[in-house]
Amino acid sequence: MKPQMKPTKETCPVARSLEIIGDRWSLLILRNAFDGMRRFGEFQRDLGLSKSVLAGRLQVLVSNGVLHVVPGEDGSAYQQYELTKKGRGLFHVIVGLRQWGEAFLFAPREERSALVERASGKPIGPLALRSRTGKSLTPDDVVVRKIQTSR
Amino acid sequence: MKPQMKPTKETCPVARSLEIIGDRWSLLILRNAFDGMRRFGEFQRDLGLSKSVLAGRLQVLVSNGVLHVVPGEDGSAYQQYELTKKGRGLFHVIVGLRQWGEAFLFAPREERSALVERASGKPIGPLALRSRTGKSLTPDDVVVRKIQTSR
DNA sequence: TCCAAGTGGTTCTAAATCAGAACCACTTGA
DNA sequence: TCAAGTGGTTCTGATTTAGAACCACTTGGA
Repeated sequence: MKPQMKPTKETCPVARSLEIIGDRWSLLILRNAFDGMRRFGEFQRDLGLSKSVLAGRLQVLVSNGVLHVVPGEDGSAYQQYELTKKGRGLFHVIVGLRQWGEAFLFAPREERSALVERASGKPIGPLALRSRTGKSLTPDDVVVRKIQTSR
Repeated sequence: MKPQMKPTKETCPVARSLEIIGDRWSLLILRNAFDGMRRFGEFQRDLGLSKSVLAGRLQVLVSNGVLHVVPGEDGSAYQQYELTKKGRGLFHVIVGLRQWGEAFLFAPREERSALVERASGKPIGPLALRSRTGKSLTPDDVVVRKIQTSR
């Protein structure tokens, strides 16, 4: 996986997104970044992946503007990885994975981590997709309008 | 990637989700399934991936209850792949990838596919995450409450 | 009824990617 | 000053992927 790929010919936003973050380690790195993790060694210890793969993934994410490298906040010489605005834009993707996992991959009383409001400690609501007039949307309510490819 | 893995020790719903769908091809298969695609050959032609990888991914998705195999609706002998309820539960994940891609990976006037309401053809609203009292939530408003691992 | 073309795979091989160990350069703090 | 730690890079063997070849079955027109 090259850090910054040559221009893609994909016209689908899903496909373009997956060219950057379409692998398990990248999504787990992002999960951990949302969780406040910053240092290379923290990611490495928590995820248990090889250093060469981690270094490669971080490079892709930095090159694509999802993470940026900043000086250590404690004044140390070690740099840290931080989510950019673009990176924070992936919040709903990570929450979507979490809520799907919660709904379908855990038994009712099985212990699992949970996303809660920082201030109150209360569970949050489910992700919602609505029309611009406020109507709740399901897969059957929407359709993808494709680009007409020239012949 | 085994179709049905041995029991996971992951307590994080994101990690469990990614054990099943944490690769680019699986997510693209799901995108196409939401788009109404059903047949092996359709997926294969549209995605351009090798048949052995496609067969493997479909098997993982079927074994994990995300897709199921149904008789061809036109009475032919060929079977088709269809999203289950569990599979449709991934709708917000796919929409999240799409909306992120739209926001960050396309130039303002660059042509791309779009998700619209089936009935009206109008663009849909953005995914929203709210507290149970209706307050809009950002990454800074939430925190992951971890499982206390025994020592 | 026959059969060429198509479908949905499986198997095999070469290429690419990954896991993990070893190594390197720099930083830290006692 | 130096042992331990950090953040990588490089290398090697293992695993996965891409794609070609092949197989069994289905389809539909001649």
